Amino acid sequence: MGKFLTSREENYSQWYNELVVKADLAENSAVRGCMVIKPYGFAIWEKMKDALDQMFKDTGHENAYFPLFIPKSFFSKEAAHVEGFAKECAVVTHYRLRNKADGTGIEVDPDAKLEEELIVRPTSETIIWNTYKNWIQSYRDLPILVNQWANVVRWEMRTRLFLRTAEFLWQEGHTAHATKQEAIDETVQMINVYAEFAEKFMAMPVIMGHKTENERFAGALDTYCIEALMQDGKALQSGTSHFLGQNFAKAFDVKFSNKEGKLDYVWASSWGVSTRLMGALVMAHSDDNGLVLPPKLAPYQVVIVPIYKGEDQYRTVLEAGNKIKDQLKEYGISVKFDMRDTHKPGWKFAEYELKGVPVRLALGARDLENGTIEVARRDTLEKNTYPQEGIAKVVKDLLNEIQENIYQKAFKYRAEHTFSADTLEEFKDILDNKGGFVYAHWDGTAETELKIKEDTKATIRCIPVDNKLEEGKCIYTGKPSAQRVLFAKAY
RNA sequence: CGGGGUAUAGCACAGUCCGGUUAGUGUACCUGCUUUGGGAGCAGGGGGUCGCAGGUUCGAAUCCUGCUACCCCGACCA
Repeated sequence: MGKFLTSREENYSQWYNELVVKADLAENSAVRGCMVIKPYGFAIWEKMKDALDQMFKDTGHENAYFPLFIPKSFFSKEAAHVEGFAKECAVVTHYRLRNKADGTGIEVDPDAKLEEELIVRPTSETIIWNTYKNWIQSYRDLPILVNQWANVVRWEMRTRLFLRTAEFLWQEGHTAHATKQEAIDETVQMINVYAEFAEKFMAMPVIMGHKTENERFAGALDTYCIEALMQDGKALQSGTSHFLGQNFAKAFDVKFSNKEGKLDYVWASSWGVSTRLMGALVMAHSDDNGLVLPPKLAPYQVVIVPIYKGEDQYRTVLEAGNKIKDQLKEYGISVKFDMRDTHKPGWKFAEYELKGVPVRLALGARDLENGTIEVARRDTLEKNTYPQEGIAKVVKDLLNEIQENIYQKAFKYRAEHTFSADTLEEFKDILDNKGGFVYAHWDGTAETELKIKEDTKATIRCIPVDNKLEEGKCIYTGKPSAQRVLFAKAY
């Protein structure tokens, strides 16, 4: 086992790249930096999307859709925003092609130049706030609680499947409020939704906190994030929620009459998670045999592999397998019964391990004789034989146990890779030799943060929301500090 | 954008230095038989503008020139 995949120890990065491709999640496309998400990978994304969408709706949000293209001029209206995104924008300049005069192909028709270039959205604040201007006149029009599922484009220099691609899928919530406090509450509520999703569905523990000024979203007054620790000791930012203050309302002149009849600018939040969560999911739990999926997000939770010799056995195993499949379905378990005779059982075992199916049932002549079935769990690779009678209940309980177990495993890993450092030497030693999260004192200046990054490649992932105050000295400058912040090398 | 590298079958690669039969190996694919409780075995078979364009030569995957694409390191990366 494992010989089909580079091991994590051998080369973590290569392990990840191979796993994503071999487990049929995604592959590189003919377009630089853009991936094809394959059916199996997309099925996982759909599960994530469905769960998140329900959580958004449960917190009062509605879905809508805004254009892919944004007029260039919109971007310049919010100074920090344009500064943050300008270097990675794809731009549409023409609207027509024509045949080349020499007949060797087609070319952009120079006569079809757009009056104003269009930016392929890297995020939609500008087009949405330009729209909200028309939607909002009175406090009675507020709040607006809108989410959109969309694709965005950021022209990244170096890309990796799911973790950083030039085009990616995400959701972006954009809300408008009458008061500052309401917008802040919304921002906090949504980062909590993300944290709950990460922990309950992805089985991935996260640390919630504020970004420092350096790492903040371009145009935000405060950015909340959730940070997860991957198995190579690097942090992955998995979701962000921004309190935008009145910045975009001012940039797009979105005012409303409050109850006192006075005009005021609208308060805003925006929040998003992307297909990067797929990368997080892969790296959080998987092992050298392949993916390990949490039952709540697995495209199918159970696979039944038949084992048979000859036509007679084929028929009896098929019949028995279908009965078990039906039992499982009654318990709300998603099942795939793989009756293909084009692959052997051993091949299928390896295949479904690679694809991370949480539970595998093997059913053969031996089992039919004894009224039993073999149950293998992906997370621990343990195999046990149970009576067919009542198997659905056993599997249901096992799925819950697996969901819990992989969370605990990830939690334990994080606990074992979270450290405190009091000096720069100690700090570097941890990063170089152990990896993981490091809590350390910092003097609170952007300058020091940048110097630490230059020196150690570690960045401040966040200032945790539940942080205890503690007197100390900055590990870099020795200046006084009131609390430790969370450092790590990051993706 | 700087430094380095690569381009040969679906995929992974050898062959290139030192030009010379019909461009090869693994894997995948197709057919047949035997197999089926952890990625089966044997036999047979199909698949190539050797990245593109030009040049040198009796002869180019191989040498020369130009171009293009991709990869790695750095820079960049809410």
